[in-house]
Amino acid sequence: VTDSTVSRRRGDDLERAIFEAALEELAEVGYANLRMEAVAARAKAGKASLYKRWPDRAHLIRAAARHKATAVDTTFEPSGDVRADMAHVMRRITENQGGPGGEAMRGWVGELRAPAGEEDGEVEEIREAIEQPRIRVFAKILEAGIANGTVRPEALHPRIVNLAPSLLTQHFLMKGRPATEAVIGEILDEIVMPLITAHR
Amino acid sequence: VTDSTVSRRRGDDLERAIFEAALEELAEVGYANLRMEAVAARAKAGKASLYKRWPDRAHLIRAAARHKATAVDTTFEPSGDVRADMAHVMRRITENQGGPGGEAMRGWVGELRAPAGEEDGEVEEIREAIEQPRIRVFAKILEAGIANGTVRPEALHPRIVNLAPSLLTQHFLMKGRPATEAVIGEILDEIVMPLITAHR
Amino acid sequence: VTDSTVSRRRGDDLERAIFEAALEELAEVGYANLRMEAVAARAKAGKASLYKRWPDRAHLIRAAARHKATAVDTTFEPSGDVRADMAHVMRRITENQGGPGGEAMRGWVGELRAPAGEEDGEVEEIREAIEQPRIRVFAKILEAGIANGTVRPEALHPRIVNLAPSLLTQHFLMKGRPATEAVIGEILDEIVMPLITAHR
Amino acid sequence: VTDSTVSRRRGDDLERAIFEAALEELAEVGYANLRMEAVAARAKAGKASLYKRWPDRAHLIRAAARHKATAVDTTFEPSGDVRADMAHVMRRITENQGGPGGEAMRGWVGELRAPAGEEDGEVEEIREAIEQPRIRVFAKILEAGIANGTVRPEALHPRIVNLAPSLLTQHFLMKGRPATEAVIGEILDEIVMPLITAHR
DNA sequence: ACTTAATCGAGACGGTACGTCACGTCTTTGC
DNA sequence: GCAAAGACGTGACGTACCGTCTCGATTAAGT
Repeated sequence: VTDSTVSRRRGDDLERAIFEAALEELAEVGYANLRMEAVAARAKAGKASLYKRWPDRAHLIRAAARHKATAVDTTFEPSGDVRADMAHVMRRITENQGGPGGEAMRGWVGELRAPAGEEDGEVEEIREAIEQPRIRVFAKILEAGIANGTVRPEALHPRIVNLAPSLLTQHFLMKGRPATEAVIGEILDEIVMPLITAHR
Repeated sequence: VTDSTVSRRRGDDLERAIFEAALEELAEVGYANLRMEAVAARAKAGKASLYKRWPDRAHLIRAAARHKATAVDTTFEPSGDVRADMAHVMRRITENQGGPGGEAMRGWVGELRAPAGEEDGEVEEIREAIEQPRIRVFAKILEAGIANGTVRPEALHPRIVNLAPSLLTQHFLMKGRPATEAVIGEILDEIVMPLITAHR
Repeated sequence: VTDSTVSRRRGDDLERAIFEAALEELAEVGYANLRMEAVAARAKAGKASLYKRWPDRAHLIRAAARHKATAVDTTFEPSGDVRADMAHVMRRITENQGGPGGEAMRGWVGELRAPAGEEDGEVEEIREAIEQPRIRVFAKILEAGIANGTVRPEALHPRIVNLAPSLLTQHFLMKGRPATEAVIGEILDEIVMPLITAHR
Repeated sequence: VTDSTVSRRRGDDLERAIFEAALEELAEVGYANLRMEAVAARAKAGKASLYKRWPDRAHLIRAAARHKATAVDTTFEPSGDVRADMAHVMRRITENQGGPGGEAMRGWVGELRAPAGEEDGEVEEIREAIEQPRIRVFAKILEAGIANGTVRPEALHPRIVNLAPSLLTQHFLMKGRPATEAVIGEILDEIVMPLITAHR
């Protein structure tokens, strides 16, 4: 089984290597300064191997971000302490924003451009992929709160469920860096908790 | 006898023409596809005249956006009907996002990249320039509401004052187009109004 | 079985095309008005393909001239009639000066600038490449003349061998066009022939 | 009539200053690297003052060269020793070639481009301005030689009179630097003297 | 086991836009 | 009323990447 040479990668192996290279570049230089040639070089791949799989930088980065996101967000089991659970998940979101995932999102946002009237399936799909997992987790947390009477039932409205992540996103995009712990606290105490708390 | 012949320098005239060209390009092709050469050509200016004033595309667009924003945001006099006043201002914001100003912001966000620890004065300055006018207007609206008893005094917390604009921004950036009237209504009815309304 | 499929690299084909484009431009607009972009466009090549091979206009033109000169100067077999042989070769030189080769030399001369003390290998090399073939041919002619007694042996001094070409060069450079037949005749009858003829 | 300050130069004063600046630039960087802006800056003049007088670099340099040449070449009284006289004048020519005058000529040659058929008055005029003074001096020398019997009368043919300067020019242009003393000696001993010497 | 076809790394290529430089014109300002 | 200063439109410069293509070398699959 002694593999002699540094054999040439193909298929999924290669794809993984490219993703990793892309994410590293993303973390180092940011989306705006990311060069396809740099990704190819870092992955020790030919440029053609990149363009064979994705038509442009945007698609590559989207795929790379999806690749990383998969199997990470996943599960979270609410404790019943709504504020603590939310804070915990929000912290995880900000951590992600600090890495290549955040940089990927920034790039995606920068190139976004939805024509006024039409629908753009791709944009919707990606936004859903970003938001849905968060919504699911926050909905679970809120349901637990409703179950133990600390959260009013109307709080399950989608816009409220998505409120905390939305504010984190807005903060990250406008400030260029993820929200700090203090900001998370303020968002929860001034906005989210007052809005969802059940008043006896 | 105040002579009005302030005799504008050639420079200012030219600058204005470049700004207009830049904003038109921005509206037509978006920040990601904006070319300095296209701006120069549309303004019937040489590229050197652009680079003499701004070191790169980002600075040019920022200056152009500032140029337009000046003297536009202007004033707004609250009527006392908090929800209606807010809806009115929010509509104005979305209208602005639909034009070159929105495109300029998208581009700014896309290239934003704040190093973890340090402070970036420029970023802060621009963000303030965007947020401050909105905050002032919303604060005025809320104060009017507090005055007539429809808004609870704690709503003057900055994060709450800035809440509606933040959600509009987040919507615009993530969806690629400004919020619709329906979205404005939902934001107000599900989130902002419940949070600020004074409970007798 | 000598396989002729030497499988020319893409590079050489391209290089040839660039040389031809350069020489055509040279003939049409002259060295002083030659633009790298025009050469690239005429050769249907990218500018980078030019700059990858030659650092500047001067090097490109030198290479193009060398390329053309190769395998052209060729051979000349003296007839023994010294004056007729010289006139023939001089005519060939003026014909060459009328084409891109002459224009290349004019450009080379125009940019030439040898520092007082130092030696400039490149300059020497090119000058030798221009002069040596001519010297060889004229030496051959003179030797034939010496052999049949019409030329005095001392005429083989390098400065005399190179005299006719030198005067053609001087004429071409100072007048901007090659010497005419009449000028060739005068040079031979008034200067060269009197100088080399053997006096019995 | 006491002119007070270092008043602004005009007319001839200014022209002289520009010429001097041009010649200095010429000597320092050579014709190919001479910039109008540099000449203007060195002369502490506006570019408009240059372009008002000469339509382009070529004309400016030609005028500057003429300016310097005037009142310099002038007179030379032959001693009767033909070889010595010629060597003396040739030395003066090479000295001139080593300065800005030579650089001006190099530039002129480099931009020269006479269309095949037509006549170009300007080119002829300048060439004459360069050659005529030399021809006059050499003719004077030869006449003195003819008078004392050391030179054969046929040597007064224009092409022979102009032979030595032509060879100096050719040397200068092709080598990039003026002929040395040794070269002058060779030209005289191998070519010019044998050709003009009267054989008893 | 031995072709055979696909896939890879490397990087040359035709392009486009970059940001710079000098041109020759034109306007402003000061003497 | 002309000269200096220098801003301006223009266009070529030489560079950096783009996305496509070609070239052998490598490797997995089919015989």
